[in-house]
Amino acid sequence: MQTPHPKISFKEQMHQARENAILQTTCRLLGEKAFDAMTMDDVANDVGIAKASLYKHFASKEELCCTAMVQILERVQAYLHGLPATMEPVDKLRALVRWSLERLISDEMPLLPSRNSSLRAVLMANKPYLDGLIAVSDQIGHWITEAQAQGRIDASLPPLVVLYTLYARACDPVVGFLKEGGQYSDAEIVELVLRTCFDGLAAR
Amino acid sequence: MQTPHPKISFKEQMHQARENAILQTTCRLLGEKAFDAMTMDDVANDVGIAKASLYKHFASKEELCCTAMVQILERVQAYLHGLPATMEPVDKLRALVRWSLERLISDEMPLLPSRNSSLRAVLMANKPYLDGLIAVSDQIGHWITEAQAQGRIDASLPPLVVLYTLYARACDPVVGFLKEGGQYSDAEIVELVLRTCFDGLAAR
DNA sequence: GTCTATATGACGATAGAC
DNA sequence: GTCTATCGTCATATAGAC
Repeated sequence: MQTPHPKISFKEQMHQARENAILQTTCRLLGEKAFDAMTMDDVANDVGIAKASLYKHFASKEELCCTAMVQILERVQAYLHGLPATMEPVDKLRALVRWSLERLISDEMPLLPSRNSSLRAVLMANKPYLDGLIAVSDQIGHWITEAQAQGRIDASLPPLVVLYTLYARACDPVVGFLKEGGQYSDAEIVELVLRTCFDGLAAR
Repeated sequence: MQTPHPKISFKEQMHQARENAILQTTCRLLGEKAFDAMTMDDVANDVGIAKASLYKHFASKEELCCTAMVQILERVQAYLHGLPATMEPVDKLRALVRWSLERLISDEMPLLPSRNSSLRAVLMANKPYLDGLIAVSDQIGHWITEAQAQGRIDASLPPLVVLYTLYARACDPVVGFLKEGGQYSDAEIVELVLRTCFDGLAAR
């Protein structure tokens, strides 16, 4: 693509940069609080623009949050695709949960919204989000059945149960509990939660 | 205590009965939706009284929900106290999580609010709730260390991590995911989630 | 103590000047 | 496209009649 009019291209760049700033702020705020608790004033103030300007970029609060979530899904897909092909399926699953826990602990939005119930309904009515979620779930689903065939994941658990459990642990509230306590480092918390997810509480 | 004026006693009974109805409705609604999403109109309409009457019983939405949560804590304490003394500590822990999952799956409020973030802040500022939570946590904490000493719970996990994990699993969102799918009975879902909690996803 | 009716404030969304 | 100022709506909480 050519840029015969640099000035227009510059304006578009500004526009894009602002839109990215809005989405980044949205991701952070949705990581900190629930969809209902996050207001459009919060987003506008944090980005440093007027609320009306926000509505020039996104037609509604729902559209803004859906776009942010679709972006997260795209990033996780890129991350999953970038995992070395030689990696064991079960280790890919661990890596996925770790990626999401690290986002969660740094107050960014994890793979799935952790503090939410009403956002869920909005997302489930959004085709781009659903498509992305299905793509990710398919990818994970393959690794689950492979890991079960290799005897690394409990083969007596239905794959769907494993998938849902991975999604749930990727935004495990235990992370927040432990972080509040303040006696473990972020890295320690991630490893502890990963262990409770894959190894369970019972002694082995 | 004597009741020289039966009529007053009757009035008090009515008052108490209405208050119980209010609390029961609150427990159900808080099991179905988040604190922010539940309105005082919802509660009043469901109980069948005017909203203003609600405020004669409870000074605020926060006070109402705190009272409901304290009642849950009292019930769980009664349940824990009623467990047979001969029961293994690890089985008492399982029973606790099962009790809460069964409440969760029947849309009553579980041991901890599952769909919430803003209610948490309210509860953490409420002394009666905190006292009850500490009492329950102490009881559970003893069982955890006993179970670890018996080699039934992974002794390399800090007891606090086990405690928080039990609380988190007691309102595990996987229950809701699986229930929506509709291919498992409530009892099956409870058992599956219990297994992922204590045995983990990895094969043993 | 219960009701109807309303005050108050927050939030999503928009109008209109620049 | 950005801003200030505002509308419409809904939820908490209360006033005041009965």
